[in-house]
Amino acid sequence: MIRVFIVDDHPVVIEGIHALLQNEKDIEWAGHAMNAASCLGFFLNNTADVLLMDISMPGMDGIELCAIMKQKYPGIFILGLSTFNQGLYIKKMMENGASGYILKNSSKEELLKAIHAVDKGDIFFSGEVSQALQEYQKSSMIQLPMLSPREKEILGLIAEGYTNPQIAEKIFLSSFTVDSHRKNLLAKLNVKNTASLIRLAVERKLI
Amino acid sequence: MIRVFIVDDHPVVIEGIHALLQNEKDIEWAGHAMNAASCLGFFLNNTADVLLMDISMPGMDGIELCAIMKQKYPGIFILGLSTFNQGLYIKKMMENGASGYILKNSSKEELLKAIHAVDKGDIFFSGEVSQALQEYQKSSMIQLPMLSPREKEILGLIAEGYTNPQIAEKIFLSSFTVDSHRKNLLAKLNVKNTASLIRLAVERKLI
DNA sequence: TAAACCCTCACCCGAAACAGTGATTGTTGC
DNA sequence: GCAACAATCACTGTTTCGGGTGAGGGTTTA
Repeated sequence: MIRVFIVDDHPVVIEGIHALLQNEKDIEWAGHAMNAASCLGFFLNNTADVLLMDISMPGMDGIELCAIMKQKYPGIFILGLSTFNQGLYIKKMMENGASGYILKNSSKEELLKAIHAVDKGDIFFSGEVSQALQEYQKSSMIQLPMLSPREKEILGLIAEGYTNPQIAEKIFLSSFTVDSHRKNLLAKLNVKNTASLIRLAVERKLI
Repeated sequence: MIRVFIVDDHPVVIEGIHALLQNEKDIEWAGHAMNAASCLGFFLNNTADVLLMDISMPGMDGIELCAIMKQKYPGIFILGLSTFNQGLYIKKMMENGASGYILKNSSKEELLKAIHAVDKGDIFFSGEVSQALQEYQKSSMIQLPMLSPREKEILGLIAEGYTNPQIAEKIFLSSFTVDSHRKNLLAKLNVKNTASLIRLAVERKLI
């Protein structure tokens, strides 16, 4: 018996999902909440196996609630729920411990498949969602100017917090040379200071 | 009929998987390769639906091969394959476009479940792997000192490349004040310059 | 043999960052 | 009411960064 709880601020969605699951013999309706606070309240005295969670809610959003719930109750598996099929949201939910993600207009079969997979501790995304996720990965990896090996090396050292003179000493170069590479990095990546440089480098996984 | 191809440098693994899949009626053995190069060679004149890929291989590793294959043949779904159950590897494979990840000592049932899910375009991890992934997420999120709202705001602006005077003008503060906050950020997060600060902030998702 | 890079080094200079110190105001919580 | 802290502002240094400019030697490629 899988106890399913749902958090969503749209009554229609709650009712809809409830109706879909009503006749499932191995699924028990644990209840629902319409915001983060009352969800947290429910779990003070109750529990569930699978938590369907809307991503966008008034007050605290699903992303944040997901992190809190997972931290408090690691044994509860969370299934993200959204009308939007946006890679960024999916990724953030996963980073906060969700076990899957489905669209609100999913078919009953997809919903059940996801609930069962998640309840077993598996991680599951339907093809539709997985496509969005992979497209997001791809889009966030658009072409960057090529960096020479030396530049990559120095970029790494900058990111580790070394100053030009320190880098120079470390790899036996003149501090002027290191400075040249540094300026080339700024120019090539089209950023204007160290902060933007490092942010870009980390986000685009250059280091 | 799902055509399955495998890349792994261990003959034992290839044979083992081959044996497991031999009697499956809906699975066709497309072939195998023992390194990245011959895998790429195979797909010049052939194709497959699902590609089982070892993560650690001599020469080019699975992580890199995964990215190349996905870029050349986006329609082929890749299932990571490893003896190690390490979150970092799993995450990297996913970032490079894999659709799932299983352990080499998985049961036949798990293997088949994964292949079928992946072939449909779904993303799937078994419970065992998913646990490793979630523990990895958690471990990379250890306690950080609390930042005040103002500090977070200024941290964000620094990451966007604004200088102290620019930030001061933007949020109507003295440039001295911004500088104070900046110094507090360095002290609280125990880093010594902007580069380390931004790196930490991006990696730990403070911004 | 050019052109196009990469890597190296050099100098000037203004702007920004970083270190240290100290101060006032206001809020929160015990 | 006092301690703790967030938020604000101020001044003085020293160090680092970043813009500009240029130069010489190396390799690869057209």
